[in-house]
Amino acid sequence: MTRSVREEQASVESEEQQDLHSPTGAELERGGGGGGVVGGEEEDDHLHHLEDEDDDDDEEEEEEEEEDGENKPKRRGPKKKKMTKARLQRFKIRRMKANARERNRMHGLNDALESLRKVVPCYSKTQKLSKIETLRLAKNYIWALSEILRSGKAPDLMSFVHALCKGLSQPTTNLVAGCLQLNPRTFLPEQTPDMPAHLPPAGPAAYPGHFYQSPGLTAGLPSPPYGTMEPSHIFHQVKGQPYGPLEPFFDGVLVSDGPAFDPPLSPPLSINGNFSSFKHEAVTATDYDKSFSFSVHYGGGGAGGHTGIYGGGGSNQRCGELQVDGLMGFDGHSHHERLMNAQLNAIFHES
DNA sequence: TAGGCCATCTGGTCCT
DNA sequence: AGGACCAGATGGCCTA
Repeated sequence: MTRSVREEQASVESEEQQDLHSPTGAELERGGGGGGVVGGEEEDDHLHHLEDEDDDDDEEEEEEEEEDGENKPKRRGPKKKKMTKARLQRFKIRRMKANARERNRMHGLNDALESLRKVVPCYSKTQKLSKIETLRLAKNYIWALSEILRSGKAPDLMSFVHALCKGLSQPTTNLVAGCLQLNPRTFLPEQTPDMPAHLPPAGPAAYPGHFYQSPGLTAGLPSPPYGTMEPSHIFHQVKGQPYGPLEPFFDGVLVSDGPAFDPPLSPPLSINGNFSSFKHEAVTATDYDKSFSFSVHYGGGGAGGHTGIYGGGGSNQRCGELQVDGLMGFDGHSHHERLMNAQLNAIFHES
């Protein structure tokens, strides 16, 4: 999955070829959408044709006359303008400009996606997450962080990782596991029906505090180099609390059996919607006690999307004091890490 | 070789 | 009219 090299090659090739692509009369006549690459031969023919006609502009009218044969029945409806040479050239220029804009737009989109890759867990230059996986992981990450901010409590790391990997493909899950040096089976209950998800993995790297001491990885993990799980991406273990300061935060919900938690499709700040599904699953969970915290938080929420985080009292107000604006526009891990650590410290020290 | 992922072209639609 | 955005189509590259 070394996508970066491939992408560079593709980029170079595209840069070399981009000027060769232009719309053709044949494609225009075809009407329907289609790959620009497909019409390559026709395209070249047309370009040659254009070049041949470059010297004479007066042929346009003649061609139109030829087109209207005497024996042919006249068409009804709006007369379709013929692609004269001048029109074709205008069209060609317009298409080339549009193509360039579209390329730039997609490059901007990819840049933004690359920025996103850098701020979600498991960033790796050599082993890029795919676009869709990046978006999925980001969604899970945002959701998990929203939970942290909303409650002001840190989850246990197994639950956190489980939340991160929800809905991700197996390779990406393996990558996350590789970053954490965890056995992916330990947080994928739907993929390991024989093994309860909340049970600790067999290896010594099962729990926080042991991640980077694991000498080796379990089967199924991708080959090195793994991505990195930045410290800010992990909710560090609090002293004296082996599984986190407040274990039930995610327990019984994220690491529950049965229907897997599915982060809602609503925007990340639509916390109430998130909690709606959370509460539902919590109630249906066998361990009702573990759902208590979610019920409490959910009960105070209003209908507005933001009030769930910033509008409430207690820890929610504390979250509102954090400089969330500072999260926008960071490029590197250092800044990100600093901000994240500041926020997490605020949470941990005030809770 | 099939499937996944990607970049690019393209035409349509909406907006300014 | 021109730009932004979108979705479909296509071919290339890579991996299992």
